[in-house]
Order: sequence, then structure tokens, then C-alpha cells
Amino acid sequence: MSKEMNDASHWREFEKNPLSHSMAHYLMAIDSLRTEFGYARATDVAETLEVSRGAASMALAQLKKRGWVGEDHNRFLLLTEEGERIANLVEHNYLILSKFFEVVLGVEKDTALGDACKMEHLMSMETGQRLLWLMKYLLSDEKPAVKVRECMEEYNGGCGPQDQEECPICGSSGECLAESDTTQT
Amino acid sequence: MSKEMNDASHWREFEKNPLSHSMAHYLMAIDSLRTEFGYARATDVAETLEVSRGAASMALAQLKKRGWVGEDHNRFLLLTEEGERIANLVEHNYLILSKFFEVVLGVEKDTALGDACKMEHLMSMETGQRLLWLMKYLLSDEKPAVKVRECMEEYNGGCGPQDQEECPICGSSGECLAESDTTQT
DNA sequence: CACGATAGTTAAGCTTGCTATACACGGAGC
DNA sequence: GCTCCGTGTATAGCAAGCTTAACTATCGTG
Repeated sequence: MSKEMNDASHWREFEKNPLSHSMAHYLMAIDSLRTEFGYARATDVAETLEVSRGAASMALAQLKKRGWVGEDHNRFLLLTEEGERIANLVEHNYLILSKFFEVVLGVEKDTALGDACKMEHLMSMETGQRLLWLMKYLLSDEKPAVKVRECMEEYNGGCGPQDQEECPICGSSGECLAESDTTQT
Repeated sequence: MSKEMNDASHWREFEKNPLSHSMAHYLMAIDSLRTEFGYARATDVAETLEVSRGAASMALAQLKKRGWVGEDHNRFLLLTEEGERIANLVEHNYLILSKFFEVVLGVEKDTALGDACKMEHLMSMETGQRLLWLMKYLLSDEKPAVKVRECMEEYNGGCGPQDQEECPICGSSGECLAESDTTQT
């Protein structure tokens, strides 16, 4: 199991994600402030994210340097075209993931939102788009979609429909972790 | 959009994830070394992960302190019960996510594996279990499942079946980011 | 105009996570 | 005894984030 994972130091690419979790939230804070109030100042961002003004100032300087944040003629904060694209991407990823977890999978709301928030900035655009496509279908009124939703409602904590002998994931049958407790959120 | 996200400093919980990306890989390295060779030494772990022996030694000390790693009667590395559960959880999450992305969604392989590797340690057990349940169904021979797979094959880069007027995700219709380019991996 | 409030910046310092280099210890084998 | 190997430890470094505190700039008001 897990051969391809340890092949090399592929695993280190995690750190090299172009966008950190916190940077993503700075971008989204600007976006949401602007849509809500029409403008965004550093102090507002700091307040929204509950960090000090200094922290916000420095983070925003970073984002300006990367070309994702600019300024109004009034010196209000502004997302550049690229910044906006990134913010939208992450926001959509969040929406897609949280809905998917909560509505399609039926995960408990807090858990669903928590998971989505942690993963939002790590999902590639391609994956997000395709997941969206899948969800649009699964949430439609098409008969197969309804059937799948019914199936999900029968979930009772097990690891999968027990009438199958082979686990399509692991390849073989056998222990499909059905423990109950966890250290993860 | 994205109101619940900025409600409070929920977003900071990302940092408090009980398990860091690299710690997860240390655990999995031990696991895979033991299943492959029957034992695991700090040096082997270092080699597997391509880090210095010193780094491995200190990371392992951390993991021992947390009670996830112990030692053989021969002083070989050993996962404790809890350590093993965590390692298995992350490994399964990886398998589930990568298969889901690649096989169900049809995402390009490298992207699928990359996304999965980044998110593996962040997905809660509940979400993972339910996703597994969904996948087992979607990969089965049931008619609705086959139909869904067919639907996914028609994906062509758009944002969703165009015959729908309302986006079930965003709530409203309108621009459903269909840009082509991205800064994410 | 002066004063005080508000906004933004900057500097110093801390924590965390992760890493590297270099050296010290202990056991196995020649 | 000496040497190699596996291991652990000490020290150092870096990057991301954060805080506090001090400083500057700006603006409205009495």
C-alpha cells in the first residue's frame, strides 16, 4: 500500500503550494468586504480576520508585492485581476467542497465546513471544476442522481455497501478501517 | 457569498490541525517500511523521505513524545496503536481522494495525486468514510452508478450541465468560473 | 490652528515547523 | 584496540505568522 506516495520527495510539494492558507483568507476578506461595503481598508481586513493591524499590514504588503492586491484611487484595497481570480477560485472551492461534504455526503455540518476550509486552497482548479460538474448532476432531478442520494442516506458508519466482495479502492477486500474514534477534527 | 467563512476566526483552525503534513508522512514511512522490510530504523525513514538523519531523528522524537511511535525489543521503530490508526487513516484518505479524483472525476493523474497528497491529512474521518461509501457505490455496476460515470465522461471543461438554470451550489445562476488558467498547481 | 482619533507602517521579538551540519555515543566486527 | 555504522543531540538557520509598541500621516472638529 501507498507505494507511489513514498517514491520520492513528492510529499514536499505541499509546502510549495503557491498560496498559503492565510494568504487565501486575506484575499477573500478583501473580496467580501468590497462586496459587502463597497470598499476595504487594512484595518477592516484585520478586524475581519481577527489579527492585529500590523499583521494585516505586512500580509497585505506581501500580497501587493505578488501583484494580487492593489489600491483604489482613494487608496482603498483592491484585488487585481489575478488576485480576484484566485480569491474566487478559493471561494468556489470552499463552496463546492462544503456543499459536497454536507449535502451530497451528509457529513455533519461543522465537520463539513471545517474540512472544506482546510482544503479549499489546496484543490486544483481542474479538480474543483470536475467536482462541481459531478455535483450539479448529483443534485439534479435525474433519476440516477436521486438514486445515488438515496444510497447515501443509508450510510450508517460502515465503510461501504457490504454486498461487494472487492473493495474498489484498496483493490482487495479486508479491513476497511471502520474504527470509530479519531484524533482528527 | 462566503459569509459563514469570515464570521469569526474559524479560519485559523487550519494551523491547529493535530497532524502536520510532514508528521503524517513520517508515520506512513514507518508503516510502509515495516510492511515492506519488516522493520524500520530512523536512517531508513530519513532515506525514504529524503531528509537528513538529524531531521528524522528529531521528528521521530516528537512523534514518540506524542505517543504515536515506539520501539521494538530490538529498538526498531514501531507505530503505537494510535500511531498506526492515524497512519492508516491518512493512507486511506490518500487512496480514497486520489481514486476519487482520478477515476470518478477523471482528473489528470498527476493533478489527482498532487491534490490528494495535499489534502490527505486534512480530511476528517467522517468525511473520508462517507466519501468511501459514495465511491463504492459509484464504482459499482448498479445502473445509476454507471449513468453517473457516463455523465462524468462528458465533462468538457465547462462548469456544469448547461441545461440547468440555477446553480445548485452558488444558489443563483450566473458566472460559474469557467476561466481556463490558474496559479494553483 | 491645535488636538485627538483613526489609519497605516515599521521594528523587535516570539513561536512553530522544518531543516542542515557537525559532533558525541555505543555496539559489532576485524 | 580501532573503526564503521546507526543513532541521538546540539546548534544553527530559515520562513511564515503573529503580537506589541512606537511612529507617522491624515482628517475632522472645536
